[in-house]
Amino acid sequence: MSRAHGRRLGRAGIRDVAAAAGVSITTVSDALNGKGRLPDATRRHVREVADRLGYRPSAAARTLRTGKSGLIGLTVTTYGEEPFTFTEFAYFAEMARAASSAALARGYALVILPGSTRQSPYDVWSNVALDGTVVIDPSDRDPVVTELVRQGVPVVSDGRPCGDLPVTAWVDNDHEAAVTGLLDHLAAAGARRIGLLTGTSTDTYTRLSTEAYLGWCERAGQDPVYEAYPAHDPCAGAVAADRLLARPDRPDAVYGLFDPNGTDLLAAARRYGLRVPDDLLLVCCSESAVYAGTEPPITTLSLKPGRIGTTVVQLLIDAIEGTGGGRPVQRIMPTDLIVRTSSQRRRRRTTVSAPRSPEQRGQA
Amino acid sequence: MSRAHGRRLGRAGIRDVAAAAGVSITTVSDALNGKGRLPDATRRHVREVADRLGYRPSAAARTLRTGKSGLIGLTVTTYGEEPFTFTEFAYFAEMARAASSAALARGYALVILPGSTRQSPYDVWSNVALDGTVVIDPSDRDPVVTELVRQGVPVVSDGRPCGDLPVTAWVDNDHEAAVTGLLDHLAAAGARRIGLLTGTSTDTYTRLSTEAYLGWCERAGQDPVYEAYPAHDPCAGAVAADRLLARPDRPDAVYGLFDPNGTDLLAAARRYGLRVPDDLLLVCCSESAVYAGTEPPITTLSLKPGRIGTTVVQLLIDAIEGTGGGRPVQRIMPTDLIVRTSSQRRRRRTTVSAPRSPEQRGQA
DNA sequence: AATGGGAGAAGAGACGATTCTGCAAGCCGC
DNA sequence: GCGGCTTGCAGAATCGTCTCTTCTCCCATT
Repeated sequence: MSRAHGRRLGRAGIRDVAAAAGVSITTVSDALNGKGRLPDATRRHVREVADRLGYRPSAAARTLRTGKSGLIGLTVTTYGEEPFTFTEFAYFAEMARAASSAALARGYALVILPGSTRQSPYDVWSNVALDGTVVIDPSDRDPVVTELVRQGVPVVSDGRPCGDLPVTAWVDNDHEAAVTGLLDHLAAAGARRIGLLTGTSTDTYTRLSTEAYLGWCERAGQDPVYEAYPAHDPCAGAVAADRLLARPDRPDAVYGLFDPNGTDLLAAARRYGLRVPDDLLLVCCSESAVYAGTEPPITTLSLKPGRIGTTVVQLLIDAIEGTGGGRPVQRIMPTDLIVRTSSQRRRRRTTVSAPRSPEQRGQA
Repeated sequence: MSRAHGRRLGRAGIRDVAAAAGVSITTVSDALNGKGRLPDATRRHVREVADRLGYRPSAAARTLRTGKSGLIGLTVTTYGEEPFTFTEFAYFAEMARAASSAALARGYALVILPGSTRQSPYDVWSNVALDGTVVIDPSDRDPVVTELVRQGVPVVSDGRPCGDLPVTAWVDNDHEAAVTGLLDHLAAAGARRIGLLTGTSTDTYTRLSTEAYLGWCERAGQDPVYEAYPAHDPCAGAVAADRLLARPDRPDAVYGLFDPNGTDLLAAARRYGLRVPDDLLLVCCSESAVYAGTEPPITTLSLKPGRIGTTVVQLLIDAIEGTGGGRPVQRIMPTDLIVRTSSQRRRRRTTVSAPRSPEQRGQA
């Protein structure tokens, strides 16, 4: 069929706009994209006609021609078939939210893609044109990452990549400083023997945090007291917390590396009749607001996933647009210790029931 | 330049595969896509060569040709410039997680897109080729939805659409049944006057829930006792909770429509010296696990966002692939009342502070 | 022997935009 | 008045894939 202008259903093409405006395709493209040398009158006219016809350029055609899709992949390593891990849900959710915001602000959209499972996710990956990808906690020799880098697609990781994974850039917290600072805080609150609840997996977060703990212990002249458990198992945490408090060399303060450790440890402390913070100081790493409302409120270390997400996306887009300078970049982000009752040695005796104040009545 | 085989940087095209395998482009395409009439030997050979060259078909070209991108948009209405609303974060996160899983399982990927703000998000929308879109709680005459439907893109909404928004299908909870059941539960626990903490906005969730409450009150012969506040304001909830408990006709049970209402009401109750559940029964609608750990644990109504997300995506993909039958579909999903201490009248006497005579007068 | 038909493979457009190149005017200085 | 410059626009190639159509064998049937 050489008669190509069959007035297809609904959607107007650039040809239709050109015909309706009495100009060439080139002129329409230039007018709409602010390129070329055109008088404002022509530009306005073309825009007007395009609006009237409800013209939307085909994203696929544009992507094919320009090689840029405006799409950024977002991947998390998965332990089951679910794309988010149970224990880190709050972290991921906040990180993804911030990343999405940052991407949209610069004209990109985020595509949620499965991590590198051994299943069959390759179709989905090669079915979408990506300008770049964010990977959260890539594993050692992640095949997807390797493949993407080979194709020249920029990859920025949240979390220092293990091994020699050739990512374009990465962002991570200063886990060393975070753990050291937190242990100092506990020591200042009177802790003599600080325990650690850690994980058995080999990701960088677990590894760096544990190493920082061991280093601190050595410097402080304290014997390490820790229990490790498979962090992706939602039940194992409570058991490990119990084990830690059942030890003969029971610690008088504990730091838990994972989000649920706070409640796990609190429950374990209750079982052993330990009062928090009087008999046991508690800190855990968490993004959840739960710990502001527990009894007592628990001090948490926040990794500030929002800031991480924003930074990761900024670096990625810089790399995509060539703004970044081309050299591999790594960015270390600070953490936030939110100090609550559980890590403060008996400040004042808080009365259990709140004092009734009739003055609280604001509304008349 | 007719010399088109410039051995571009890295990426092999279908032409390169054809040349390397000594066959035509057609044969390569057919071999890799399982189409055409080819002997297995040829198919294998082509696949082998393609693998060796690390060939990945161009998603953009395929999309342009076939008209299918394998991409599904996900939109939430925004109140600020953030893509998620504060009060409904947990709901959105879980819904998006489930939707993403369901989409990936059927070979589609989710693209996170901004809701219809008056800002300038049109670029992003028209820069991505979508096979369909999920919208969460679309507003009355959402321009993006209208535009998409006009272009023939299927749109499925989470939440019954207001007005006559022409969505392809929608999924929602049975809010009427949920609220009625919950109020019955409170009444059975001994509540005589049940109050409501609701919102001022006009979305269907707020509207349907409030109407269900009013209807129940009428049937039960109880005067409605409620306070409404702008739900998107994170501070207003606490104030409204306070107002509700300060009323002369103070309710002896309250249902809060929004996630933070539980803690807001709990705090307000403490300020007025009301014990939960002895003096005040509490239920709020929330997806957060916080309420299992509060003192006391609070009964929550879960909207089961995971089920909603899965269903929405299934319906959308059915519509995209023409599996659904073509007629508009609406699906009503059940909710889950998770009963905890806060809505159970004095099971056993917990030894707290002695019961104080409730000053029912309140207002001086 | 001629024909029909099926298997195997190749040719040649689309798909819908971007963009490089080129062409016709108009205007300037000399 | 003429060459060279800018301005305003059009032609046509190209991006990489899918797919409709065609073409050639080759064997079995009539």
